[in-house]
Amino acid sequence: MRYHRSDIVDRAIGVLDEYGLESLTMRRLAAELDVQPSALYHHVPNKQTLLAAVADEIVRRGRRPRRAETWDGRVVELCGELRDAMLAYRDGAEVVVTAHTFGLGAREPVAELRRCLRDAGLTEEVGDVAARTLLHLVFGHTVEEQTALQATSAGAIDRSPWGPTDFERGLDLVLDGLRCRVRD
Amino acid sequence: MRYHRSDIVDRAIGVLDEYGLESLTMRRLAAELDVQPSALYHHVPNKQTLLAAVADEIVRRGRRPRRAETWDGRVVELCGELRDAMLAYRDGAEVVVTAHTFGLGAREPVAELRRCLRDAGLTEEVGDVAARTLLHLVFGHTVEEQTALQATSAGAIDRSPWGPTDFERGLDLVLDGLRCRVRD
DNA sequence: ACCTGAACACCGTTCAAGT
DNA sequence: ACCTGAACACCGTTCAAGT
Repeated sequence: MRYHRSDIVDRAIGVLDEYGLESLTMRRLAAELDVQPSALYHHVPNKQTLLAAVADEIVRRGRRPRRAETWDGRVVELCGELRDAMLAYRDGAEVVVTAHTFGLGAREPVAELRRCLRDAGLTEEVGDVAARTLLHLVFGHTVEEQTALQATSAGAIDRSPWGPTDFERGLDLVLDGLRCRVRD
Repeated sequence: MRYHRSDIVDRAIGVLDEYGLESLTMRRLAAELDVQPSALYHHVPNKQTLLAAVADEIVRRGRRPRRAETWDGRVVELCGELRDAMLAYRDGAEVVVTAHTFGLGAREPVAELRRCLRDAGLTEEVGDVAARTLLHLVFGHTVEEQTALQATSAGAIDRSPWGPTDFERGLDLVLDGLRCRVRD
């Protein structure tokens, strides 16, 4: 039985979660699949593309049903889902953010955020700026949070400065600004 | 005449700006200084530390005199200065953000931001959350902006979606939320 | 103290050759 | 079509030896 692209991505996520991003090399992944490094290039054009696929899959696996009925409740839900998705795998935030930086993968969350803000009655311009702002917030916070979490679990620092509500508080700051504009 | 640490950092910024982050290798930098790669390790313990020093220097070179008299004007000034500092060198945003992610370098801007928000009368808690939120915003926006700018100058895309006021608009969103809290 | 030269243990990627 | 085996052109870092 031969491998498919999804097998490579699945195994890549396994290596990522178990050994971290710095250990996720093409050679290491190939060894894990009992295959020559060159064999991977029949399923994926290069490492960057593989990492983008990994990022997409991490985000996809974190999807949850929508519950909130207000637009701002939905924003909190969306951002929380994205954060949890990234935190679910070691170095997940790093991978997703890097992929997004290069314009690859993980485009679905920002699209959904934008739709949500448009439905709230914001202009296309304000909605787009707000969607990007919120995404930057979620990305920045989560990378920092995950770095701190992984540092503490490695025994480097004793306690992290992250309360469970720290994320929501940053979010609320932006939402306050948005709620003003919605009412206009 | 022997090299000093600052010579290595200066030259590293030169290589970064001219050839980009992917070309800034220890071996390339050594060649540029007409020295063996191993010689660099007498001035810097490893590449990560060197990049943190590069990040600090990029931020330091961007410093400008303070003019604003209101606290929110000062926040805009501070964030604008940091953005301009990172945009001044090729891949500058990437380098500064990465260093910050690993808890190295570029700690001064966030400290100044925090002082500014405390002086505005915010509680220590809200001020800290806000300072991090603003930093994430500046970092996220600027990395994206620089990637777009460098892509267009490489001829990949024709026009960028970044108006000159796009940055300030995202900032204003957060500032609106903060201004509400200051008045309480 | 600062640098050289050589080595160690890796990378991502390509490509002819096999099945 | 999918994989092997070998190679190419690199990395960061270490360390004995020189001056």
